[in-house]
Amino acid sequence: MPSQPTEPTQPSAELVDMLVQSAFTTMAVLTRIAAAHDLSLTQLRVLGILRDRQVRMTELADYLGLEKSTMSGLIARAQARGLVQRVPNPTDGRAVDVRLTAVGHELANRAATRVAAELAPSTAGLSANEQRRLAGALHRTIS
Amino acid sequence: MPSQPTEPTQPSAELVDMLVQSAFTTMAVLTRIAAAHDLSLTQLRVLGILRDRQVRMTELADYLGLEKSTMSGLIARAQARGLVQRVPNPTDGRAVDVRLTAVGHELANRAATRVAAELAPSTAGLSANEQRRLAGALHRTIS
DNA sequence: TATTGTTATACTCTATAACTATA
DNA sequence: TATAGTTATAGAGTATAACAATA
Repeated sequence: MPSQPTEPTQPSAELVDMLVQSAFTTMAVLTRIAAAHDLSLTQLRVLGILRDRQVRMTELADYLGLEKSTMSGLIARAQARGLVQRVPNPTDGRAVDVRLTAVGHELANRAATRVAAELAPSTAGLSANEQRRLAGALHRTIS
Repeated sequence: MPSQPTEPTQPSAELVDMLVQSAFTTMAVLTRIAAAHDLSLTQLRVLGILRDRQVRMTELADYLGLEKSTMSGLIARAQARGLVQRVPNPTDGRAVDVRLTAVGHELANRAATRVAAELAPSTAGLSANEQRRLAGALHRTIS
């Protein structure tokens, strides 16, 4: 049963502040988990992206909002640790695809489990109804 | 008028995912605004913290989760740009207080205005009622 | 010509360790 | 002795510019 609908209004300064605070809290959790696995936040994101697909360097850079030269270094370090592999793109001779190794997959899965476990409590006090509403609201903040 | 209360439940994977996505989106906005003012995200945070108070190096480091040596470099660069000042703490001869200069204040205010302006649209579609509920929910994710 | 990716270079961010000064 | 802060050092993350290979 939804609340009484009200007119859309200008967001309060408190809400924006809350959004920022919540973002920093979430990032702190992610950064801590990354560090516990000897990864940077960016590397953790890369592993997350590659978990279910294999993408080209440029796609990765675009998605993360980084320069391709930055990706080269990032992937080089991950590769040196045996977490990812570079494979030639089958249809474009210039492109390089990146994918997780078995070790990378295992690490990505372990980290993802930790993330879910650590962030879950922060929303565990919410009722199912509130969770749906929060997810819906956050979804609108994303697009 | 609140919704029909329901029992607290385990947060869905989607909600956790949404929290993470929303955090990355928010951080991207903040990072972009910081860069537009030639600041790093951390420097922007420092300006934000110092906006309404003057704190010691260690407090700053603790709040940001950084080492004090990291703070020394960070503050040194901000000071070189004329954004902050180091002043001796009046009651503890070992401590150093940091505070914004007039230029730093102006920059902090301009950045804060931009942050509010850019994040507001993401929540503008929500009704006042929904905004209150989102703020409340986010607040609970923070503690 | 335009795109994909790498390399060279430089600067910021970050931590660890060693140090000075004050409590 | 313990705490506050700085400096020296080193490594990761980042961008810009120049480059090679492919489209």
